[in-house]
Amino acid sequence: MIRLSKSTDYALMALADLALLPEGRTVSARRVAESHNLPPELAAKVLQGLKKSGIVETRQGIHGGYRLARPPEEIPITDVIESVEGPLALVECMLDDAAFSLTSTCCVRTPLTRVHERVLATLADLTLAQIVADADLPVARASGPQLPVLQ
Amino acid sequence: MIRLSKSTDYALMALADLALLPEGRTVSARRVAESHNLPPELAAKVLQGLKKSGIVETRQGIHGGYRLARPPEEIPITDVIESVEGPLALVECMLDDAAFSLTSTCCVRTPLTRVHERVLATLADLTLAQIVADADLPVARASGPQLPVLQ
DNA sequence: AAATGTGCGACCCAATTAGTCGGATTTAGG
DNA sequence: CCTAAATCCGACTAATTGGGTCGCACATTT
Repeated sequence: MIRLSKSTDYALMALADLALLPEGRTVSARRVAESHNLPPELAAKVLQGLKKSGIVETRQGIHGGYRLARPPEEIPITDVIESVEGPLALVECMLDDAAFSLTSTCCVRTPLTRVHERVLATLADLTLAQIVADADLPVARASGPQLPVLQ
Repeated sequence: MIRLSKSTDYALMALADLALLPEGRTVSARRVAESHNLPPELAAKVLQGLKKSGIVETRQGIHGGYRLARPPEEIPITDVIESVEGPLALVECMLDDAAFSLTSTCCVRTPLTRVHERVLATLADLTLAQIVADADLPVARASGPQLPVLQ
């Protein structure tokens, strides 16, 4: 199956939480994990990956946590997917053409690249904001004694 | 990355060969493998899978081989992908909702289903014929003493 | 300055996938 | 009738990937 890894799932869940966060607040990885009952270490791991790609910002320390680096309208879902899954490619030969074309020529590469572009174009105008708008979040996640503002 | 397995790659290469075959002719798995230099056993494996899903027909025996079951215009690439990769799904929770909703509720399932539909719609009108039209096949693969007609 | 609760990176195990091998069956030809 | 060449079917092994865990480092608060 064409499949996104579970991590992408988790990433989107976490980002949905962050998107609903009041301006300037942060939320800890543990809290995100609890709200969706997923393993805390994994939630942390995913969020750390999102930080590396600049999708979320972090604040360390005793009351630290995560928040979105940009408003959800400016976060294309392709960025999220690419951050978690790595470079987007339908087939292997689309990645490192140099190495591949040495061993053999992939005749379906050109047409598949076209397919790939179509899929990307389809996803390009989808932002995190649209995802959370459709998401059925179980509870209002505004609770908790979480005051500190980042920066 | 959103990635199709190598088998799908091989399947498309093989089907590209079959699509260019003169009407009624068949070609052996070994021959297909040679033309793209991939392991013969793998090519055979993939082609057998395509037969199970009714995309190709076979003829056994000493001059047997494979050919398309339908003209390439009538073979959507979603069929090919689904045949090789299994049921198409972006994330796990889209497959067996029963099992998943027991453990936890997936808040991003609804929006991702929408994404999934968009991707599928993008792929739906792509046929094998369009793939081979764009494919840069190395040589004219019409050579060889390959006479027998299926049925 | 110490303690607490983070982020962060390395590590390990399970699962899927890639690839291999051997044998059974079918068909054409000598 | 026997052999060669092909599909067919299964099991088996190796390798890559992804899911999950653990321990350390670091920032913030008191």
